[in-house]
Amino acid sequence: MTAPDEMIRAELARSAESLGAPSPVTVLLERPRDPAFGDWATNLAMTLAKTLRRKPADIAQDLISRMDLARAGVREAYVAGAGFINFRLSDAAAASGLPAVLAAGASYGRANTGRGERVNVEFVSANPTGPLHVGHGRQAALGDAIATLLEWNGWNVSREFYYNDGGVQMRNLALSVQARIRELQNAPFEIPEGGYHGEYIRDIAESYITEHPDDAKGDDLDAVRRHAVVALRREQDLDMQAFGVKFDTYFLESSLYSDGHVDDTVRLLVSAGHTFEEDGALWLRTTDYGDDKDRVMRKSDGTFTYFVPDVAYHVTKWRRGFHRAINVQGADHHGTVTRVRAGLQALGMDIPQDYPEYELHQMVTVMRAGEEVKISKRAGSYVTVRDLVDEVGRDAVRYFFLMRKADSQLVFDVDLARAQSEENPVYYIQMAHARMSGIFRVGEIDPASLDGAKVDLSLLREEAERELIKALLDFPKLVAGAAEALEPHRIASYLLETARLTHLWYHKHHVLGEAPGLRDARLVLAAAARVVLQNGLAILGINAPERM
RNA sequence: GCGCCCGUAGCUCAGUUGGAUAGAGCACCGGCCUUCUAAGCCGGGGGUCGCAGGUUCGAGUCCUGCCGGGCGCGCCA
Repeated sequence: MTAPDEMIRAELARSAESLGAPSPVTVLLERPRDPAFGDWATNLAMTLAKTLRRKPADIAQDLISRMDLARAGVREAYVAGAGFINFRLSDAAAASGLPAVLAAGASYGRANTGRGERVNVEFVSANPTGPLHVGHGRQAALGDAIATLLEWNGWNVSREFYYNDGGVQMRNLALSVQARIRELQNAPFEIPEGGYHGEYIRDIAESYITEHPDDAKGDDLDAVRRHAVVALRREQDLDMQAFGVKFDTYFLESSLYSDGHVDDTVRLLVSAGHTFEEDGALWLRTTDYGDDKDRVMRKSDGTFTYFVPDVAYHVTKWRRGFHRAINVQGADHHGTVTRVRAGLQALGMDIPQDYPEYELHQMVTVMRAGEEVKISKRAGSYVTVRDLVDEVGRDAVRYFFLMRKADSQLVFDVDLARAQSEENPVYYIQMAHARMSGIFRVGEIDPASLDGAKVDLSLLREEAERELIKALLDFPKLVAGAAEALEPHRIASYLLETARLTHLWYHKHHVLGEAPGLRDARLVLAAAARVVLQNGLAILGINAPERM
């Protein structure tokens, strides 16, 4: 059965063409902000006013009179405001989409716009130099939700974690651990300039001594480095595990050197003719591709700047078959966007100009006891992802990070998050789901046994029911829009609103104990609400408990 | 100085890609538990959408210029 909005759209287009509007007519149909304005509204008459050279209100009236309203399930249509047409659906038409919600169940809201094409979503990508902090938490929640959103739209998603384990910071890490080893052995020690002071460095030093009795002073700096990286990667894995995030691929920057990809990339850039030598260094003419200044690739001391492996890395993404790649990063990485893209363009490999896509999120500031906690790995003062999960719970932390758009800065007040855990919005949403589940538990009814097509849904005519139905039926469009814009926060806002409508309906109207016809219709609505809340929470990586 | 992001209720933030009288949560005030979970519901106060222009039937949303905040601008990563 065709959905009412599609029918209205078709009728409007037909009507507009009969009035002399040039074909094809594109009809924008939207939900009015105020439910008093009906179920659907269109501004078509206003957009046609210019070409038809008539007043919007007159066009609107003619559009209505030439429509087959009954065919579209419309009970009432009228002109309002500056020329809007408002449509109110019949009770039967308004609820006609519900059986499909039940039929689709856990896959309601899925679409196939990605047609199974592969997309690489890279996020977190921390240096293995310390535990993951709140900023990484935001990125993990964001990246994972974006990945899931794309999956829901038919993309074949690969979640990737890139370890920057190649630069001088690895040497600083090794030297820092070495210093602590010597401290533990009561030998003279010194934390190097730019070294790491966190408590975890001492833990790593201790485990090194235990596991390397033959090198108790940590003289083998390379062994110390390997040991530290392994330990920190394990810690970071545990952080992500606590957060419920799983990666398909862990890509090591160091492998780009050992596999020769860095050298290959440099060679390709040189032969493509976009490089030059100056002051003993090798430069890439990134200004040819929109950068504000040219960039050094190989320093005069022979080592590479970080941006060369970055380009080499993205070449591997492209070559691994990801013709779409999304990088979720902090806004402080903004400067690299132009450079990486410029590098890829300079290679002349027919990689699109906007490859890879970037989803940059603003910084997270952490407040504790009314004061900002300066995040500094070197000083060792920061809040880790695991601290947060332990204190506030995984679901609440995820929701907290996802409820606002990536573009806005985020103040994470640790005390508030903990104090609010009883009144956190996520519990409100989960509670709505638990209540819907409770109806079936108490009534001893299996929601899967419901066949919406066999129930008279036109009995759902209360205002609270009609509002809830509208929200539930909008879900697929919302998921599609959120995926296209890479904005999971839309799901978060939507869930809060839909939970509100669910609570409101639940409070006002009963299900069990009503006459069989009405009861069955309301059971269908309750089951549909349950499905939508469950699916929305699943996209955000949040549990939907049956009872609380 | 240049580039990117942000500026909406006391606080934290939404605002469906330009629509109608700008919303939610928290906080504050007042009501509601014999009925499927009160982690809930109902009611109330609270706004120069940073400022000034522009685009048009119509601007919180688009353009320009200011003001304020964040981030970046290295032969650091």
